[in-house]
Amino acid sequence: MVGAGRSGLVSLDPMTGDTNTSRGTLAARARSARKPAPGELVPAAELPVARVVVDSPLSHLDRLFDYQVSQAQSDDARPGTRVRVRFAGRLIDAYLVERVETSDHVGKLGYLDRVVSAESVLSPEVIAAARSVADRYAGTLTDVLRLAVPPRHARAEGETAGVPAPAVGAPAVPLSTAGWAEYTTGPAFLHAAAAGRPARAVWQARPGEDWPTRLAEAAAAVDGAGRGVVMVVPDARDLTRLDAAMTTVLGPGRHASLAADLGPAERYRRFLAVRRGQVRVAIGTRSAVFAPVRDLGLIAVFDDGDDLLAEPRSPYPHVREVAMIRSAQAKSALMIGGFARTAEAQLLVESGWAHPIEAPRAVIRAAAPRIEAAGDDYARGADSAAAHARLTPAAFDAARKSLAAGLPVLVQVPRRGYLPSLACATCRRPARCRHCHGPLGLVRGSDTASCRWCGAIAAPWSCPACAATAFRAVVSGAGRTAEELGRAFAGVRLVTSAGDQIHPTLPSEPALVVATPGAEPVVSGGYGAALLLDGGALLGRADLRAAEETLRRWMAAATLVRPAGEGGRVVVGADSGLATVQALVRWDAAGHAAEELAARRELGFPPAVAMAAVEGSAGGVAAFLEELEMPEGAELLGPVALEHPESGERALIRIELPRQRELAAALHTASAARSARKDPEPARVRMDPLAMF
DNA sequence: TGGAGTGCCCAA
DNA sequence: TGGGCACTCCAG
Repeated sequence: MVGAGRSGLVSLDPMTGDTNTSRGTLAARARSARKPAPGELVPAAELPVARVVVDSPLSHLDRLFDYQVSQAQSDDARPGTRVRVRFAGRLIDAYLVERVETSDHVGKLGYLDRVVSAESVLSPEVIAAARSVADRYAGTLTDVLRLAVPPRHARAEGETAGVPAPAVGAPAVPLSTAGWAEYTTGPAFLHAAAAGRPARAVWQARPGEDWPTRLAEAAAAVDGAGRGVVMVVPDARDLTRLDAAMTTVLGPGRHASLAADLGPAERYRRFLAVRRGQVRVAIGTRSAVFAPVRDLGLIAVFDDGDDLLAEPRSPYPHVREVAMIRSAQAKSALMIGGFARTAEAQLLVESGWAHPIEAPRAVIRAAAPRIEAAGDDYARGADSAAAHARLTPAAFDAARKSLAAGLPVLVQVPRRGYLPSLACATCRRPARCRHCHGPLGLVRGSDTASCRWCGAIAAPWSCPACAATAFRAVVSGAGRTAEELGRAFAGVRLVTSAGDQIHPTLPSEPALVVATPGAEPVVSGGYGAALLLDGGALLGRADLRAAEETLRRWMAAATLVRPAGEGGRVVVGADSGLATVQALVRWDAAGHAAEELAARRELGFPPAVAMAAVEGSAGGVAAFLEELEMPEGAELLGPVALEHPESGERALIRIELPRQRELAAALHTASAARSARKDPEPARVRMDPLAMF
């Protein structure tokens, strides 16, 4: 356990027979010697030292501190509990990470001020994962734990304290892989996961797939084998669907849904049910990836391309990465699923770390709607209502036939503000600033355009693609589109699902359903047609992930449409020659991701390389870089002013993938040094920055 | 919100 | 020159 202490003083502990340091000796003496005065603290007989992580944002304090545990605190002060400690003179919150026999600390240890609650909210597995996540993202353990544990609600602890035996029996459902039989390696994955093997898969759902039920079946397989399951989806709507599927497949009461909008009491209550092992299956949004299930057997993430899975709070971990870290440490199975595939998931497949689960072509063909590209050129010239509504003849025809067949039509439009509001009047490409490539908008109350980012006046303007000199306002936003479609299809019911007016489901009856990405209502039996508007503009966005994100949105809409055999049609408003359009037409997410990853390799972009961003005031970034000891082979880009120059500067640091941890460690060291010095000019560190241009 | 270290001032 | 006092910084 422990050798000679720093003082060189060694003794034999009479209680345990262990050799001990001078500190241990004192404790031993106090244990056996005179009767303590009333109120005097006596060190615990067993493991009298608590190692705690203090709740401080200072990164040089990102390590464990030792405190003494009194005999009276000993029973409550279990690993994973919340405690209060006197630190630098004041009382602060901390988590007790472990109990040990002796401390390496030279100097006297203070006692824990108090144990807030005997409830252990952190399992050793979650603490270890959080530590790795902090290391991976150059952040602190405290920051990660803040993401992992919901705020305490004392009443919720009390209420369920007396809950009897946890529900650890086998579920009523036998292992069924029928739903997965359409996928060549699907049943094999389920068997492996149920058998406790650390199988890792990237799953591409076939068109029209009932993915919540598939996930629930996978959960049932692992739950049935007596092991824990964690499943994460991007938003509350997805969670509602998964929740319902879990109840159907597993039966009631066998899982906990950790939604963020439950309110503090219920949220904490369910978290505790998971931690206490009363349920083995935890599902939820972003933060659920840290759910402390017992004996983790499977962790799954669905739709990992959704940017909601990127945590917006420091140290900005991505759910997919956290899931990978947890599954690797717990030796559990892992599944990254979705209709589309990210370049990151593709990298896992290509490196052999994960195996693909895909449906054979025949299955995809039978399930997919007919998908056609209508080109970028809207029906212009003709002064028809259809032209106003940005509909090509093909789109108009598909919508009309669907309505005639008594089926709803989905119209997917970009979110307001997602696209530049001005486009070339001739070729319809987004109008961009000559200087910074920012989006152009009209100067209020005039017909001259200026850049939304740098403010430069764009006059005279000419289209870099077709040299036209006139631009037009882009019809954008679900409201405007609905209005214009209403004119084109007089008498048809119009439904808008966007923003805070989202319809989770709609009946299968004729209607035009205008929805923004992620807000598409689900229709039982499927839509008769889907029109995907503004495709070319989506693809033209100056964003590293523009193509990947566009395919993800298109597939999310197209999967809600009936198969071609039942007349289902999808019309996408983009040029059929584009690789992304072809990938949609062929329903080939894997091929598209492979092309995407190859392109990023070529250009030296993530995930083919590791990247980090350092952001802050010009002085702060410069001071940080001064402090930073760049690992060998690291390449510094910038610093340059951010899009909005008043928000400071950003430097990017690029390094080959195998050295990503080295880079993170160097960044953490630099942060710690600056924080110890109380450097006044702040700089934020972000690994894998999502937006880089 | 405690204790140690530091620096300044003033009395001897 | 040394003691006392106020202030700052550390961090168990």
